[in-house]
Amino acid sequence: MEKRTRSRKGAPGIIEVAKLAGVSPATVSRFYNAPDIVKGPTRNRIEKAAADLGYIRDRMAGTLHNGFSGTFGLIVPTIDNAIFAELIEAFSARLQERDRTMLIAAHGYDLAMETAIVRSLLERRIDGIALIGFDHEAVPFNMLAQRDVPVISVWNYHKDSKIPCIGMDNYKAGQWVAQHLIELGHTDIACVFPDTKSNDRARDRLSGALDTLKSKKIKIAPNRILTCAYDIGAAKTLAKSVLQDNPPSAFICCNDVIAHGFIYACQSLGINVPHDISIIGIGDFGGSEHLEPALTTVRLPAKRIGVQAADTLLEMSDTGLPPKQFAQAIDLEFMERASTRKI
Amino acid sequence: MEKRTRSRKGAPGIIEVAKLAGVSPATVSRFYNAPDIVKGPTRNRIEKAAADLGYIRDRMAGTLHNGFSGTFGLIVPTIDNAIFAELIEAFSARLQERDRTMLIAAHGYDLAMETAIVRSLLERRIDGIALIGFDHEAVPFNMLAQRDVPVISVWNYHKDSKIPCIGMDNYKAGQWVAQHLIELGHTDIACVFPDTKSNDRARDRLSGALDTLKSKKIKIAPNRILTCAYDIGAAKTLAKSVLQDNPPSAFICCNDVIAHGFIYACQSLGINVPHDISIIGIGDFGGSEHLEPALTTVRLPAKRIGVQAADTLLEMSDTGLPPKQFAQAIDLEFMERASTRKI
DNA sequence: AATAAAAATGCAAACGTTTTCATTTTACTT
DNA sequence: AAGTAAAATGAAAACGTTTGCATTTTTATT
Repeated sequence: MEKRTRSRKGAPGIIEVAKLAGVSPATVSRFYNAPDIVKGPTRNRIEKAAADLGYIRDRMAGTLHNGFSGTFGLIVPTIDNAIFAELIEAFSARLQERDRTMLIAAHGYDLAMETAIVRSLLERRIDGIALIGFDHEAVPFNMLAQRDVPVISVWNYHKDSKIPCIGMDNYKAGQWVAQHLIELGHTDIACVFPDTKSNDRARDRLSGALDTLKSKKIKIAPNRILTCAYDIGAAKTLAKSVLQDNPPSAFICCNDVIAHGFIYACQSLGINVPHDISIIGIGDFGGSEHLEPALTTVRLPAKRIGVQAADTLLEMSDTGLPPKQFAQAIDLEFMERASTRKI
Repeated sequence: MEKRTRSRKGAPGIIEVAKLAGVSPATVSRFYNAPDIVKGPTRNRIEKAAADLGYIRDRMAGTLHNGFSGTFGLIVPTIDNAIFAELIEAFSARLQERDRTMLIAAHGYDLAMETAIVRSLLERRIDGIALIGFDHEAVPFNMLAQRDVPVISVWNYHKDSKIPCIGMDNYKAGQWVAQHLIELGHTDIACVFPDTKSNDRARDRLSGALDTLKSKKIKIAPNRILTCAYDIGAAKTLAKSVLQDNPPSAFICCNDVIAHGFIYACQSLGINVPHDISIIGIGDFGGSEHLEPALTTVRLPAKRIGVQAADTLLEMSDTGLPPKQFAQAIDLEFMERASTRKI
């Protein structure tokens, strides 16, 4: 790995533009940062000079001076998965509209890795960062606090959250799916959840479901709580084995990815959903609606969360203050479709 | 939008670290950029000082000096879609391994938007950029060339590509799917493709399929070439209408997303795949394998492409030269599964 | 037309590193 | 033990902007 230094070759800087336009570099700078304070004719000359030279600003140089990079970070557990795709796209698009960019990275549900990523992004001087959920190490928060870099939690919601958050009540989502199955008369219900160790979203959903079930005096035997990664293949495999031997009448899947796997497994085994088995998910990812049978699920408005997350971070960065709305709840919507049925 | 200037508050810089460690700032800088040229004991003192102060490097300041930001760009048509998710994740993960970060943005198949994004990333001084396919405006290439910023094309492959590329032969993928259906005895075949206007990948696939069909004397009536966005819902709707009225015996879907929609439509209408209708896709996205019936498709090794793209860009940035391997072909794999059948 | 106030521009000092060049320290020869 | 080469460190000048302050130009006021 030899050391290279890029010479910036032919690329013109603010000084060349200034020279050509017959103004000082300061004025060119102002032209970009506050166009309205430079006079019309001057503005035109600068504009033309910049276009003629093919000038492109160097925001880094500016960042060095005023501390703002115009880049925000988003750290998710995984990119390659329907779960967060919509959020990522919306967050990114919103920033783009506001002339900002997004640095994104995935930690694969590894909190230590998450910490490392936060540091790496901080080295790039991001103006703010969004993390998924509430389960994190303490270190990143210290690093962020010391530098006054805004941070928000996204995806989950708790009214007493210590940091600003935008998300939905996962506990309630868990309650809803359980409640729905109860109303349909199910009493033998299994829950399929990932490892909830460092996943507060899944933990909240499971609590919500279990609490509701218990309150209605429905007993869930320990072997009716299954562990499954967020992976269609893994879910399908698990489902196939579970369905062979005294299956319950309904499955609560922690999210739609798992539910998809379960539905495919049923199709594969010739089990009719919802006639023989009811399956319910959480998330309403792209595709859940079009699945056959269409998946009953709880809609998490990922797009809205993404936009709001970007707006909130922008607000925090602009004002230097906590957001007006500290804990923002995004409403859930129950999507009753064709994968569940009265017993 | 008031103007704020971040004061960097308590965050220590290289100077504070140097002071505490009893060395010059230059040595601290070297500690980070070439640890082996600073002596053992000194190294330890610096390490400790940095840790005690909670120092985090400011790469931007360095970038300003040597021109390398350690950040690479990836511009895709869409993030929120199974199509590129795997690529994005792999590209990002690889960069992360090499201590680099990724700026990503989506242009929604809008080439003018793509140009705007390239400019925006250039303002952030990226060390290299990957674009999808070969259909682009000329402007971004000029901007990149003037600044000597490496650019590669990803996803599609042509041996005579003007810029370094890493991808697969989409024309061949088109040939394969057509060939497969021909071998199964199909003669009434429909093609379902998105608008190929600014999408060379889709265009190549369609050409491959059509050329193969023609060479085997199979006539495709104009109304057997259907246009459909990469969207499960749109595909399902389209399929439902097409399947009602004198449908062909097989559908070539430009990618798996469309194929998914078609399979769901068949299920919805009680049409048996592959008994009544054969459906074939291209892509082998997550889930295609687990679908019922499992989708016959051509596997595009997105992960491999992502890793290789990152490596190639890194190589170009490090050496300042074109990559050793200018046009890299990634092998396709035919995945014969359960959605196609001999007629 | 003269003056005061406001608006537009210029000057030059930051911003936090990296790197060249010079200097000091260490290691190696004989 | 002296002398030389190599290795480790330090001093200071960049890197390309932004911005506070000073200066000039314009506009408004009388």
